[in-house]
Amino acid sequence: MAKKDKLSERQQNILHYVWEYMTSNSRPPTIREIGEAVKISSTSVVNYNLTKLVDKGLLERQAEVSRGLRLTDKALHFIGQVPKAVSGLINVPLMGDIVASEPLEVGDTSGLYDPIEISASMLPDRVKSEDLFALRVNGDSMIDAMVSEGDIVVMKRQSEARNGDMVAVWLTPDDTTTLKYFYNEGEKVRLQPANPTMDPIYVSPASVQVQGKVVMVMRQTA
Amino acid sequence: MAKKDKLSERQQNILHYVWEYMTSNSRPPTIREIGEAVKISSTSVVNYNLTKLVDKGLLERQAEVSRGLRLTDKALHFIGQVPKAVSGLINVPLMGDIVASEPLEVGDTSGLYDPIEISASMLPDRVKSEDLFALRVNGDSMIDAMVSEGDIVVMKRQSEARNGDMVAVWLTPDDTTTLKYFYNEGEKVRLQPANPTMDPIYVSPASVQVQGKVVMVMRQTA
DNA sequence: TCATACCACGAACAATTGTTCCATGTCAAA
DNA sequence: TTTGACATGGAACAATTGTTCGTGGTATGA
Repeated sequence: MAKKDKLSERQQNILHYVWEYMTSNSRPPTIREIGEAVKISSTSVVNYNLTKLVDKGLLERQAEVSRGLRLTDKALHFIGQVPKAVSGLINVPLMGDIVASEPLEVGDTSGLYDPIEISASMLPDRVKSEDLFALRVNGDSMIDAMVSEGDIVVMKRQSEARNGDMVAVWLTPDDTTTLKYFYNEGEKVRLQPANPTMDPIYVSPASVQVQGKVVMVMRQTA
Repeated sequence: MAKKDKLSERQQNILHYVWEYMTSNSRPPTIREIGEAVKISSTSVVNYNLTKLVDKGLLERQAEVSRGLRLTDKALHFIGQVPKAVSGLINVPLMGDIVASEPLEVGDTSGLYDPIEISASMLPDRVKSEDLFALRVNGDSMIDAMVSEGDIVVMKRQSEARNGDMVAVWLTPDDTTTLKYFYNEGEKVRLQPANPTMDPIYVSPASVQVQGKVVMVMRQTA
């Protein structure tokens, strides 16, 4: 880690230039190209600042390789304000499996699985990508929610639900997690399966713990 | 245009290698790297084949520039990969509704609906985006395929299926369209519902018309 | 057979490009 | 002021990398 994450103006310029160059040329620039663009006459100064950027975790370099540059995720985040906003893609971390017999695990399993990529245009406007996570359905336990084995459920972290939301709930009496449409009807909470041929169940509000709201379900079949 | 679009095996290898190298290193390879990967001892031979590829419109080169390579759309098409380099997003046209009582409509309804945006990384590598289209599920008729009303089915145009594929089939005796897993068992074709609690149906190969392969199913619940 | 086009090889050359060294400048703390 | 960390500049060097040239092989067709 660097002492301070503050970047000099030159380093910011370099970062921006590298980004622009790469997006338009689909290859990284050379040291001299950077120097010219950022008005640095000496290659050694460019080199110096590049190593600084590496220290700060914004850049990766491959020694002795021409154009051996690569922007890290951190750099993308730093540059484009929102790296995904540029491309319209949202990265949703795949946190693990969803099992009927356990509450949702929210442990930090980042890196364990490849993140899911979703087009921002496919999501409701209001969700923030930070609140999103994804789970893979494990067995056939979610059949009544029209969700089958291997499906990926994209969820939004929240502990309360509005009527009509599809949510993941933890039922304390049964010790089970299920996906259901949620309707609070005062006395009781009605949990409606997505499968129209199946009947709803009624439980007391105290025995329902909303774990998150289901934003999207996707199934890859090929 | 080149006299013949036929590529020598070496040229195909080069194309593949360049693509792989670029996707994993986010920069083009050098001539010598190509040579080593494709087992060409001389840089001039690599150079020779590169100019050939340029002539055939599969490659663009920038002279005197290290790693001055770029794959054209044609090349990506040739390799059989989705051109994800563009933005990572693929636009899939939403062609209309899928109804149980009709074959798939393939009419040109472009512009009628907003296209679906899918991350290329969520699709199998080999699909070409031109072959993809999407349909919205109309009623509850696809329940046995674990697909419910409003779901969006992304399909790949094709008239034949391999065993295990989930396909949309038109059953001529019943005059219905359904989504099923396809297994050709010689005498009969077994159509297996995605819902494991339901039984397969067996029909004669003559009475099945494969309309397309289901690549993905997505459901927006919020 | 000869001619021609196509493809391949190796080597040398020239340009590009990363690396290093030394000197200088700036600025804040001691 | 002096010190030291940090930043900059210029130049030379060394490695990487694109280019070119001469040679030779293998088909196909005249």
